[in-house]
Amino acid sequence: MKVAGKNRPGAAKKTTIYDLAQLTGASPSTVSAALNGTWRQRRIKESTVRQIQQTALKEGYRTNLQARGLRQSRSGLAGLIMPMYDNRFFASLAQSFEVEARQRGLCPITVSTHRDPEEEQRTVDTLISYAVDSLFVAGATDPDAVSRLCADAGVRHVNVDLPGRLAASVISDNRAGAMTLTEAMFDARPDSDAHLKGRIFFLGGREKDFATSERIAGFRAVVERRTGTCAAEQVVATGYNPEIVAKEAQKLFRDPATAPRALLVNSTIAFEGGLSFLASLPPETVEQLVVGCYDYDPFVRYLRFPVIMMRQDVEGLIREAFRLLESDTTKPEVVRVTPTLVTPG
Amino acid sequence: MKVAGKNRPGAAKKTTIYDLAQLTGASPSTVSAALNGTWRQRRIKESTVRQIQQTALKEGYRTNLQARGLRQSRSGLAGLIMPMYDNRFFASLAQSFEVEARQRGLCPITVSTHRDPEEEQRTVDTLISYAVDSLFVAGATDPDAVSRLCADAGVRHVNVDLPGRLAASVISDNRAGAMTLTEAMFDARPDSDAHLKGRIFFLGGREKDFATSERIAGFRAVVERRTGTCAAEQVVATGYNPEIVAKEAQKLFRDPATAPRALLVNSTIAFEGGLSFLASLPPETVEQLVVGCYDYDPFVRYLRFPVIMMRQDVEGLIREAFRLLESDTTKPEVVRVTPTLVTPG
DNA sequence: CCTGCTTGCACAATCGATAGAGCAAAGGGT
DNA sequence: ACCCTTTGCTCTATCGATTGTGCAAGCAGG
Repeated sequence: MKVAGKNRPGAAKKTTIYDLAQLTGASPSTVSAALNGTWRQRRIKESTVRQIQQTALKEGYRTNLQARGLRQSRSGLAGLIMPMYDNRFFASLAQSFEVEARQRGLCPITVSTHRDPEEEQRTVDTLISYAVDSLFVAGATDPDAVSRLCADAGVRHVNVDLPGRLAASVISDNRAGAMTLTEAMFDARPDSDAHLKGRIFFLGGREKDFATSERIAGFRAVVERRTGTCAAEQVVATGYNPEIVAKEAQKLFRDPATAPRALLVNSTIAFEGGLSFLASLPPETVEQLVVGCYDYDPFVRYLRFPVIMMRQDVEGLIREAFRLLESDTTKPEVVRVTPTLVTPG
Repeated sequence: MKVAGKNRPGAAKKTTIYDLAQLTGASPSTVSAALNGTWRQRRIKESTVRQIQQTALKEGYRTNLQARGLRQSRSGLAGLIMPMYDNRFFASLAQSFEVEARQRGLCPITVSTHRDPEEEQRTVDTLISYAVDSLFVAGATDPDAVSRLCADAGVRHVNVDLPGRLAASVISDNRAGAMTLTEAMFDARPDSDAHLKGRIFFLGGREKDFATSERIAGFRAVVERRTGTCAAEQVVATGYNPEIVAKEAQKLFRDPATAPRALLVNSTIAFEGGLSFLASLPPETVEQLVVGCYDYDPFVRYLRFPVIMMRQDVEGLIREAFRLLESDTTKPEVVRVTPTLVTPG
């Protein structure tokens, strides 16, 4: 008993509502209503509907969503754009996004932009051309440019992870997170706070990048409170590139008298760089070191040395993002979601 | 000088070819031709074209791709479905896919299915309804079911990573990869092969899963050749679930007399499970152990102990997949791409 | 001047579904 | 029997772009 179409050979002619209308003797509009759920308000008899639905099933009918989308000038698509996939944070983000989007009957589609501003604009442009119903903009290089494009096309959107001034944003509470993480690093050893005076460092990221600057602020606040001061040299924010980060880490450890006793690495990407250097240090040096990482990766739990991590609440971010989108507030409010500390062991 | 639309407030009325026709005094069909590149074959004067293009730019015109798609019954979309995002292999796959798709002027969209057969069918169904031009099916739970759906709708598709019988497939050469990895594990220590007799194990995955069965075959072949035999107990394929894998690992190490001296873990997902157990072993035990992992993750390089990894050639897989798709061969041939060994240090 | 070709466009049908409006038949009340 | 409401549909315009066909003007050749 076949139920799903005719398994035709090559270019199958697709069944349309007009075909079904012929087969059932109903009109196309009745068929349409029977299949898209509006039949009740259009006062179609239930028995008619059932008959149409059965025929549709038998014929392997599939709604042409482009046609529907054209007519309704919506598409049922929810877009997520992110810089890249292969990073636990963004990967999880995509994962959560899909779950939430599906729950709302939307078809989630994810596209990455490789941190390339032009690619970003082009991608947004394309998605708008496909009439996405909503757009989630994660870690954009230029959120406001994206917002302008969306506003122009009347597409609802939210910024995630990186705030913009033109649309609502959901971000991790980076400052609070950095404070918690820094505190945890101080508390990781029984030593007095003075032990880390001038010897606790922040490594990775760009100061002009919003998230990083917040994290640095949090780091500074705690370091100043607990050691009385935080020198400029204690913050090394020369980007995410693993190789550069590795070089910077090396510099820090050059002079044993001032070498770090605690190191907060910003993001797992930078951490990859820091690691390649830390791995080259003598074990006893590393053992003395307190390491923190602002981001989460399951494998980091099992490194040669313990690492305190901040895990961003990805589900929370996405949930809030959908909430903001649905509560059509136009004002560009910023919602902060608290990340959680992951202590080793 | 604004060039990109009017920045209208809320629901912007979108510019269409009819608007441009009005503005330029040309007919809609001329406008269409001028903008989609067919103007030469439609013998439209170049000056007319330029004028239309300028007006389009000024008005912030954007082709409605749903309308175009409806008319042409294509969409310009290339779909990739995968089980999940947060795994280095699939994440890289998505990354490479996007690059290749964009090079071909397609809009890449990626959707994950959570290894849920129903979700998988629904997703494919939806993508077909959006008239995707081609579909890349990575690690499907039921590739042939997907193939049937696609064939029915006349959608070109390729299987990636997991072969099917109804469509062309590109997969890693799992057997050869497993052989290389197993050999490398034997060669990792100066001990004679006899040292690993009965003491080298394969852990993780499902035997009925095609990739795993190939890997097991490769593993067996090498183990038999080098130790003369490979007992059934040396292969523990009880799934990917990290917790179960951890339990199985624990069992293996219960009796010191038969405990593994070499352990090949299948996939990083299973590896996460294995790790949580290995981390609990005394360091000296782990130091004696040769560990291999069929998959790649950058952090695994920096674990407490060295791990030999197989890295799948993701770019190669995707490139071949596109090639197969474009060389419209209908026969379900299987192309194997060789993975590369990543040795520690 | 007439025929025939080329140039440069316009017309109108089409893709498939949706939704406002309309209309006949059935049912209900008086 | 008459009017009004409800039921159950059908008709038709529409979304925006593409594309086969048609057609007038311009030009060349005879």
